[in-house]
Amino acid sequence: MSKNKKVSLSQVAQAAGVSKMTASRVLRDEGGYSEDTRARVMAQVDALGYLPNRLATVFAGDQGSTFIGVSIPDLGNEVFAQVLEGIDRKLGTFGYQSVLGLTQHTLQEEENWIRTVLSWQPAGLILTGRYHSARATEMLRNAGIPVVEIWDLNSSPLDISVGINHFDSGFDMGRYLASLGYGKIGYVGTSHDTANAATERLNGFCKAVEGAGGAVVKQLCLHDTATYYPGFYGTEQLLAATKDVECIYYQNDAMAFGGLQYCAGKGLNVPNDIGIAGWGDLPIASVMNRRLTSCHVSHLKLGQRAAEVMMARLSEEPVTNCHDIGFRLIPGSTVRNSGG
Amino acid sequence: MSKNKKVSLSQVAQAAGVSKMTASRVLRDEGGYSEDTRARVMAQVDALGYLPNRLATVFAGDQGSTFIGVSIPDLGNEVFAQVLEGIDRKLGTFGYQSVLGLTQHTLQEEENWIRTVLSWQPAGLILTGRYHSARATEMLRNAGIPVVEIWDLNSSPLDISVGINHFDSGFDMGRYLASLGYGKIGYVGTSHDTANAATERLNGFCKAVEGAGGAVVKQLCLHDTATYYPGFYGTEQLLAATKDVECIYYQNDAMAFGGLQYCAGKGLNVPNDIGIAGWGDLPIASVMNRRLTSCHVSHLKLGQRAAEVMMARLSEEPVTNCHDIGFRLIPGSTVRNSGG
DNA sequence: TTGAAAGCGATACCAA
DNA sequence: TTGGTATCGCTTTCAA
Repeated sequence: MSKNKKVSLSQVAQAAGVSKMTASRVLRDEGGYSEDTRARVMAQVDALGYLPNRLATVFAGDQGSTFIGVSIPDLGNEVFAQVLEGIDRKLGTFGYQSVLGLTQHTLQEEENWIRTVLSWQPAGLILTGRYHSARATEMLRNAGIPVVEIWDLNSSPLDISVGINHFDSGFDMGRYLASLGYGKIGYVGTSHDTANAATERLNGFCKAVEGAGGAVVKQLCLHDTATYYPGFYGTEQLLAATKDVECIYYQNDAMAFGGLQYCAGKGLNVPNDIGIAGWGDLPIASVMNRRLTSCHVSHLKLGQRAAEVMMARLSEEPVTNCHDIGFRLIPGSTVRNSGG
Repeated sequence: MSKNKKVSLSQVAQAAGVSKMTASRVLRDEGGYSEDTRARVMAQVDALGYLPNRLATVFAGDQGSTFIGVSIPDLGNEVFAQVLEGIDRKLGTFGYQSVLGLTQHTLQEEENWIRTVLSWQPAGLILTGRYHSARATEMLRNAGIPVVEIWDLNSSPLDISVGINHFDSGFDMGRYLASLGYGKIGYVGTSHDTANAATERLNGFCKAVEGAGGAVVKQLCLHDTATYYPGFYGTEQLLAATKDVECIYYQNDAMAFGGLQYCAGKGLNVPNDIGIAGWGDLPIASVMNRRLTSCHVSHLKLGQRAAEVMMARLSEEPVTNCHDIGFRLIPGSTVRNSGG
């Protein structure tokens, strides 16, 4: 037993003294064979350490693979790590596997990855973001498999969309901050080569602020990942460039926390000297000494929902094509609490 | 063009007026065909939107797949998200893809995942941890593919090991804290159903502390993920149960940060009233107002190295079987700075 | 420079 | 309750 060479179904069948069709039936629990036959086959499966070759199964015919291609921009941003965790755990409960692609926020990387992953005949694809290159879009259309676009809610998705309306979530925060009397507001985030959800939030935010007569006086988009330290030095840069900012909106809570730490180090009182608002309600918020003004989104749930919708689609259940996960503004106490 | 049905190589060949062998040669850049032929084939590839079926390629013959199975305990722990990022990015540069498995720290989950992923004929496997079920170990041995065990350095790995010596890293911290005069020390971490790296660190830590005449008076292992909030409430529990702890060692920096926040909320001065030490030198440490006593490990590099070693092994370059990534104690300022 | 045939491991279909 | 045969898409091998 346990040879170095791979054991095939024919070998099991031969050892058990049956045809490979019979062995195949036993392994698939198809029924239509004697108990004695079943026992003989299974005994050889154990003895030889047989592992099926699913490549051959998928290749042979009707059954699809259990691969789901999952593209994620990067894992340094905790938000996406949570989304991926939600996706993979849920897929796992259905016996499916994620084939990962870290696209680094670029459409070209995504396109390359899509081309490769499609060649593995995945059962479906889950893609972060609604923007894809023209070639990618064409490949996706031709692939004939379910595609779930997550993160940005897309009212006319390629196939199915699961996410939230980032524009609205930014708008709500802008309106809230304006309602507190903030007039000159700054933004600190990161930039990428393509339109993305953070940009949508910023757009919504600006619209609300400007609609209320305020102004987003400075927008800082760093070439970095959206985490603690860029929030810290971004705040430094922003305050150096613009003296009279009353409040700063950050791309996410990690960056906002970096900003809070910068302010604390400089003796700036939050919220008296400056207001701080983040996004995402990340785990770190749970241990801060005061509630961070933010926007709650259940990233794990978003991932799970995406996986569930994919599974429903694959089992040909009817599935609506737009799934709004929702968000909730968290007033918090890192901004002042009434118009001033 | 762009039918719903998949386009095969034969169809491309037929459309181009050549045999499928010729088309195959063109697509693989094998040479041995006229420029005219090449042009005709490529024109049809474009026109029909042909995408190769890599399943068939792998299935057909000698070439292995470009899948690498990657098992990771969970992504809620930032440490593992970084490791995965390092692995997947590096694999990507070689044209390989990660097939993810989140094993939730259980050997049974890992075994199930290994069985499934092996049926997809991966080129190799990267597994977190050195402990596997007996069946898993047998399958791994029989698979005849490279297996890289990461995280714990394993002096007698199944195949190749990339990681650090967690026992030593805990030992160093224990010795350091003892050298500062700490005698009664607590520990806050999480527990799982199997021996793991955090346990190794704790073992090394205890040995050093006890060897120096001190004592780890309380070890708290929570059933939770190793992140901020468990660090916070774990600290509360630990201090409630044990009055005279002088210093607390945490499973990682995220938990340590939760502990710091708890202390701050209770008016406990760090390090005067209590010392705090973490592990991992996570990104959050970069924006804290003082240096967290910790242990630096380059998680991203660990992942990258694992992927590099895998690639080297697959290209049959000689590869040593033990790769120590190393660690570095960070004295920090969340413990007192001299014997007392 | 090109093509025809065999075969990879499994399943579907039909026959016994 | 069983087994033979064709087949999936591609590459290898050998022949032209």
